[in-house]
Amino acid sequence: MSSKLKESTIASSNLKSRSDEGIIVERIYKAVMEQRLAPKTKLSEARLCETFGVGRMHVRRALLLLASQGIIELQSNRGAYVACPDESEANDVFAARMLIEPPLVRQMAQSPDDIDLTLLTDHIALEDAARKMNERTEIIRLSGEFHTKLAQSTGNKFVFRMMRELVTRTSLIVGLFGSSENASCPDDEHSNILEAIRLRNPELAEKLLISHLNHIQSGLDMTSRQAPQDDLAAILGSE
Amino acid sequence: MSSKLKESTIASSNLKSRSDEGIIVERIYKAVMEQRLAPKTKLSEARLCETFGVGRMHVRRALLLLASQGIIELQSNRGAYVACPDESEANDVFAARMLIEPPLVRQMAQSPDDIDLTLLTDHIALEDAARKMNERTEIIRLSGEFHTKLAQSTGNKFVFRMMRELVTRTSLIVGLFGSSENASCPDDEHSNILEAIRLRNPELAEKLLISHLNHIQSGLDMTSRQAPQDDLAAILGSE
DNA sequence: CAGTTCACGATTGTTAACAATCTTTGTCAA
DNA sequence: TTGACAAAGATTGTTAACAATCGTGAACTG
Repeated sequence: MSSKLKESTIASSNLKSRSDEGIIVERIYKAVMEQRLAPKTKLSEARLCETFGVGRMHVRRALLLLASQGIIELQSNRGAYVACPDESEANDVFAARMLIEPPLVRQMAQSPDDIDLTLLTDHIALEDAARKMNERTEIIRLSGEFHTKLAQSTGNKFVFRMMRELVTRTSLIVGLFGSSENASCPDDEHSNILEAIRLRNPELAEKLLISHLNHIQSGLDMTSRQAPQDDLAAILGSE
Repeated sequence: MSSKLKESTIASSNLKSRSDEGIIVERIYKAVMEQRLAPKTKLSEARLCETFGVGRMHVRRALLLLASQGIIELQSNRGAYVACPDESEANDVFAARMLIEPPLVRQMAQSPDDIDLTLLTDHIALEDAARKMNERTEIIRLSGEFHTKLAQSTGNKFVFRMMRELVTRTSLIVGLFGSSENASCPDDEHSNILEAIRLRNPELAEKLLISHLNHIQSGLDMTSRQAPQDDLAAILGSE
């Protein structure tokens, strides 16, 4: 791996803040990560235009980008809807994560000096803080972002992007099929993994991560569902 | 892993043939995979409009999609250019492939029955045929696509997309830094890997793949470069 | 002759009006 | 009441004109 990754814009991947589009993409991405935007929710162009105060062109470009990342789905002549993964897709997401993340943490634990560990320690501090304050949406988002930052800390742009896509999709899946308790990762598993990396123990790090992923997946109930919402302005509005 | 992946549209990823955009994206993607479109080549909107006989809107949407896949780069007010990876990006690409592909083939070799091996055997036949006919561009493209199909045969959409992005980028890198001999993968390494999978020999499959990737990477010369071209119509025109 | 400035042409970015499609609602008949 | 049909309204898709920006080359100045 090589150069440290720019911290700044987590959401808009490679296209930096292409001003308008970038803001819209980032906001919607964040809302999905925090499970405030439920799957199947309709994102109408007009609504987004007034919410963000931009022209229809920017909204449409943003929607195209979100669709290319699999965060929303574009239906011809029918509009854009938040993606709604089914059981088969959920299995694929976890299978893909099982393929990538174990070798990733194993490698990180083999040479933790090449890696920006402060990113991760800082992050765990944020997670703890959010847990203490009981900030639900914050906890959910940070819980997912830990895994993203795991990849980001390697400084490899491609690994980062892959993980980000998988984590985002996981967030949708947990929102759909997860019971309310396990919406976030359990308290200490993240810090245990980080500790194993810091101690240069690849086998332990890998084992902890695998059981962590299994833990998340086994907490899903593939029968339950949840309704879409439509008060976009309230959800995407401030901050 | 689970459901077999739709074979059809390799290029346009998840958005199915969104008619116009899809065709443009696919053509340019293919031209890049065959190293007919050199890095830094400018893709002007007007030129693409007349080449494909579509309106500017479709061209712009296609360019946005290609940029989101990292195949081209959009410069504000200056147009679209075929991506030009540097040495650091090249290292990242190979590092990412080293992370993903070994576990992938290892897993495939562990349970080759879950997998669509005909896709791969057919592909190797195509490669052999192209080699016998000495069709340069065809050989180059198929050489890369073998790795894409490796991922595709698992039926996992996400693994497929990740590999496709990495392979595309690899094609750009080999076009930039590779000597003309090693533009394609050596003749039999692909079929050896497939054979190891078929024989349920995970260690061998993984070892062969690792040395295959090393072989590709070590054939690069990070000093040489190559000039952009500008006869788009000729390159993207027919078929 | 070298370097700078300015104006023109070419290219990209944006907007708004128009066209096509879908959804809803209201009416009518069985 | 239920179902089918049709018209109106709302939403998305497309186009073409306009605005803004950039690159180029000619003219000018030192």
